[in-house]
Amino acid sequence: MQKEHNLSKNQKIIFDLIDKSGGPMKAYSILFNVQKKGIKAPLQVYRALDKLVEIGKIHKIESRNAFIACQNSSCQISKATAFSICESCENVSEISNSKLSKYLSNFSDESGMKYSKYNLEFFGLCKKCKSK
Amino acid sequence: MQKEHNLSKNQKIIFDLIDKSGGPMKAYSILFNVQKKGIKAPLQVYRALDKLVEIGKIHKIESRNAFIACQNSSCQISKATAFSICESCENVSEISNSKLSKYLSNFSDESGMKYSKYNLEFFGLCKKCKSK
DNA sequence: AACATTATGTAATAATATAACATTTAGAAG
DNA sequence: CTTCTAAATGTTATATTATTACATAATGTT
Ligand SMILES: [Zn+2]
Ligand SMILES: [Zn+2]
Ligand SMILES: [Zn+2]
Ligand SMILES: [Zn+2]
Repeated sequence: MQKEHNLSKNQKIIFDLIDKSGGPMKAYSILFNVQKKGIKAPLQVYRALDKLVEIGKIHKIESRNAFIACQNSSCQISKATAFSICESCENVSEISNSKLSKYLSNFSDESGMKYSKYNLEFFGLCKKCKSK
Repeated sequence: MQKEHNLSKNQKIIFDLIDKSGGPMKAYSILFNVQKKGIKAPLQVYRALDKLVEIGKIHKIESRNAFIACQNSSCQISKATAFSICESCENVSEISNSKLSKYLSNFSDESGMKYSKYNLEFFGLCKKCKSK
């Protein structure tokens, strides 16, 4: 069962925007879109984004400096994330594959380092773009 | 056998700097360090970095906006990269594990998308930092 | 009510990265 | 060696992404 986080006003505005967009959004594009709702400064956006990432409602796509709503209901915390990214249309989707996540969560090498978190980004062409 | 790329003057200066540093370096720190060698503008650095990434001599650590020399001689092209990152001391090392790379290179899901590239970043505490 | 924690507002600035344009260098082809 | 082309360089300006610093307000706990 997922803990309910009561989002604050700004967090809710920003989460709803990202969630409705259905794809990754960049911070300044978010800012532009929420200015009519009274959020005027970059910092207000980044603070909400930080919190939303922390509680796992959104994830950051590192290679794109963009943020996407979590598409995986079992993903309480952004500790183990995997995405597929189309290099042509920039479509992004979260990969939810239990074998993969099990494999990576249990991964360890000879360095003696125990990993508590990972982020994986796959790149390629999506179905649509491949058939063009 | 790895194709020898003849690095240009700027590419060589910048690769040597990153390689000797032994860790990840950020673009503007690189710029600062090579100004005595005549490289004066960000763009000169970014162009060399782009090329070095393209030919696999360095990789970008996306979550850190930093660049590290390839530590894996068999890694001609930056198509399949994995790193371990200490969240305390920020030490980064390239993971070269054939099982892992085989697993990820062959990974496919039900989306019908075939992946040509991936980047994986593991986070945790390194041995040193764990024992503190 | 008192206190601590979290969130907000605002301005300024830092850090990261690219656009546009002119010129030069290095290879390949004839 | 000359012509052509692709790659690399130099330079200025600017765009994009993110944080510091400081003041205030809202929320939750004891
Ligand atoms: Zn998720
Ligand atoms: Zn696509
Ligand atoms: Zn490598
Ligand atoms: Zn460490």
